[in-house]
Amino acid sequence: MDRDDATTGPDVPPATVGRLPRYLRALHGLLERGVPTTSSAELAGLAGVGSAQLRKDLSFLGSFGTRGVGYDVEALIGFITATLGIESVHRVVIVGIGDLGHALANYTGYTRRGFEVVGLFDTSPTVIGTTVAGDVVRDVAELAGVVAGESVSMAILAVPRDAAQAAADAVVAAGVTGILSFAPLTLQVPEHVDVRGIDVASELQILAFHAQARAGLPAAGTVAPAI
Amino acid sequence: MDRDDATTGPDVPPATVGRLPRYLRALHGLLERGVPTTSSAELAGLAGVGSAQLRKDLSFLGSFGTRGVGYDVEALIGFITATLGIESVHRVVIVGIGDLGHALANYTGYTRRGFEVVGLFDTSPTVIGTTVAGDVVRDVAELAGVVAGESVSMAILAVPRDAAQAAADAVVAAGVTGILSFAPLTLQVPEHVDVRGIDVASELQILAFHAQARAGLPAAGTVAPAI
DNA sequence: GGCTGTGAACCGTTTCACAGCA
DNA sequence: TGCTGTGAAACGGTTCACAGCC
Repeated sequence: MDRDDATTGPDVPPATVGRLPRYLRALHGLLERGVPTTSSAELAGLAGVGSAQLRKDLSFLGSFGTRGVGYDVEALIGFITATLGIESVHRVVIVGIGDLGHALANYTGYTRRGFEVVGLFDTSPTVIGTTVAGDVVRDVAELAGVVAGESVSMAILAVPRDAAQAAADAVVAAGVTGILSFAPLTLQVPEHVDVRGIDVASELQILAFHAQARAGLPAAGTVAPAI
Repeated sequence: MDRDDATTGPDVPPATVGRLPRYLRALHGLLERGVPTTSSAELAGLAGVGSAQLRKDLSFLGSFGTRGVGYDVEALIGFITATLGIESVHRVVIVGIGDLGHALANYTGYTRRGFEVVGLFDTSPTVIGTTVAGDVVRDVAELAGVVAGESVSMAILAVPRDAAQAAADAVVAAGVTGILSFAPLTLQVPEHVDVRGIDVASELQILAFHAQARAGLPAAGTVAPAI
């Protein structure tokens, strides 16, 4: 209610921050379809949350809709974008150019969403020097130079499990402060580094739990329960 | 405290369920290293949570360690595995065999963790019929038969954003009740279907927010936005 | 002595219900 | 009238602190 500076949200709860990207996605969808204005009910429906939750979330960023009308799509996009700190492009490196690294390097959706891949790295001599997605794969030894030279703030780790901690250590040493890891383990990093992990098998395991819960007791994996 | 049936946890809070896979990963790591017994402090450290939280989580599954000693690694693995419902293998299909689908199909960590990929599907004629990871890619039209015939309970969607809702509709119609989607949108599905979404750009945006928060105001990614 | 298991306090998040405003 | 913005209530989750047991 005081530090209402256009670039910084005063203090947004973590749970809210975690939902802002979803709101942004939904808003871009509306923008593409030429919708100029939306309501908390409509946007919440698109984002898969309750409308009260959406309004509460937006209220934390000091947002302003128009009572009786709703939210201006374009203005709200600008506002959330500013809150997330993605008005200017963030430079990202990808470490580990296997199948997954390839897929990530070829993904073109980053730019639209505030990110630019400025380096691909690997440790394998058979991969270093090859061109992937128009970019030459470099040796991890060159990380520090690129991170410093290109003001890289984040790294995506797409390396095998047993190489992940070493890769994390390397990017941290190079000066990266945000890590998105696909390796199935919990990385140990210094206090000031922020890590988020994506683990496909873990997600499937959570789905498995719910499948089992739905089924009551019987073998969840194999036989289709009739409900 | 009553339904202590080896296959079902009485009722585990969602937040706890979300952490069980991490505990399981850490335990498997200990098992590989031949560690027979662990403590809540050690395991919590490996999983990146507090020791009180770990103990509380385990208490929901009616778990039993030994006071003054700790937990038997192998027994605890068995217990969590049973709770998650992954004692028997769950069959999974992958829909969308682009770069990401390739990477997912080639990932070998599933089996160890309770899952088996039994079908790859796509809509593109140039992809259908090709062999990926030793499996022939089939037409999405054949989904229903495979899901029914192989008792498939889950689908991984690795399709482009604009094809994702149609793909979701297809797998739901085929009888799948758990979906893991990589598409950057919120899928609309019937009540009885469970969806989890993974969106790389969203994760990066959350990292961007924290980077900005850490920096106070100045240039987090690249160029300091003045405004 | 040491570590687990857990009630109780604490804290953050969600939901409700309505006041405030175009 | 209709929809936002928000206090207040309800809920769930985390942390604390210690009793219970090996």
